Amino acid sequence: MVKPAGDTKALILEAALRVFARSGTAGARTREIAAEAGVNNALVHYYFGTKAQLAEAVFAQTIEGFLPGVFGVLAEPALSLETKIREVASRQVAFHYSHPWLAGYLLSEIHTHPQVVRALVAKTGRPPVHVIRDQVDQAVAAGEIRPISAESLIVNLISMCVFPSAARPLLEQLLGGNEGTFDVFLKERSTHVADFIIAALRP
Amino acid sequence: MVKPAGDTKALILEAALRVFARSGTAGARTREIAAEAGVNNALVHYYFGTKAQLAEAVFAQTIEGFLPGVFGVLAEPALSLETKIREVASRQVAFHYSHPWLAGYLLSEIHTHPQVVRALVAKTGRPPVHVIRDQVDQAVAAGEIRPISAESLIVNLISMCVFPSAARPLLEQLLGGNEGTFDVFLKERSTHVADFIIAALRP
DNA sequence: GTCTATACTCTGATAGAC
DNA sequence: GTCTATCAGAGTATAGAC
Repeated sequence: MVKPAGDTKALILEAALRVFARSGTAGARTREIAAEAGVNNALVHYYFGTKAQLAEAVFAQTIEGFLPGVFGVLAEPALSLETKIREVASRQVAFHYSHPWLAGYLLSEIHTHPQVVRALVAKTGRPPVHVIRDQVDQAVAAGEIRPISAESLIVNLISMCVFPSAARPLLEQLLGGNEGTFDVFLKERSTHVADFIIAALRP
Repeated sequence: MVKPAGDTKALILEAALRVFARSGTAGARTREIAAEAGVNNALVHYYFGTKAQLAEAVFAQTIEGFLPGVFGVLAEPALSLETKIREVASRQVAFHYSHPWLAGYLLSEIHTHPQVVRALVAKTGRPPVHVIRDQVDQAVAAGEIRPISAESLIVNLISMCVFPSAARPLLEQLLGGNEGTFDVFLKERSTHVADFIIAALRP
């Protein structure tokens, strides 16, 4: 039982993500994807039709793999603002740390195929901005934090978590340091980002 | 005087940036670049040799177009930390606001061609991290700000300025809002990001 | 479902006239 | 320096056997 039957499609999908991520959708070759998956060239088209359709499937699956989780945390009524910030930061940093190429790939797809983004958001739904807004407003009214818009808070949080991974090859060079220095930097980001935001919100 | 002599090379370079930015290097076609520049197909190769060399020239020119400015501000000995933060935020936000496609393009190139990044950083030089570190350390010792590493401060600043532009097509959809809402959001970012960081640094 | 062989298009690159 | 014409190769996609 070298290849469990029925796994071919999944094999291709996983291989496609790796290849797309490192070469970009346009730069990737369907032959390379087939080779990486260990299957015949023709099977890529048998299962996914065209390269563009395969690319869409990969992109959609990837986004759906982490956006709903973030939205879920933000929407959770029982969690405090601080807990949410720490939880999202922790998840995002860990996720992009373990998939170093993903952020760059997603950002390039996002701006090359905006139509796909639109369709995807229609399916995935939007972040619970109003929940955060209510929570922020209450905390502001209670004098617990400085005023800030829910949108800015969310964008600041995501920016600081995702950007360092997306720009890693450049930042690594710019900041210098030895082998592994940037790894440590990224790992410490989770708590640093959360602490930084909490500090910024103090009244 | 429809076409000033000697401008052909520059025309191609400008057109190439636009085409590369919207299609990615791999997705762009040399014919399309020639058309966009209004010149003959063969001239692209006459002036730049291969597509890869053209791509490198475009990438290098773009990075060199704004990194040195940022480094210059950060290195300036006469400026306070707060002034530097406000100045960099202002410049970065304005720059990426007026070149909406650039951030996404650069990030995708960065992770598709890390070797080019290395060569470029060797030429451009590195940000004056030590200057910021000294400035931070002094301010911390004087009790003016909370402790933070120079690297984190710089990365936080750049992240919050650049990421929203890089992820614009996605954020625009996720945050909803009418036509133009996101434009306003981006324009206000400059002062918001600076204020946010200054607030986070309060002791 | 999987394979081989192949068709056909797109596109980077050049040769050579002007 | 600029143009036309064209080639050579790469790469997506499919037809059809097994």
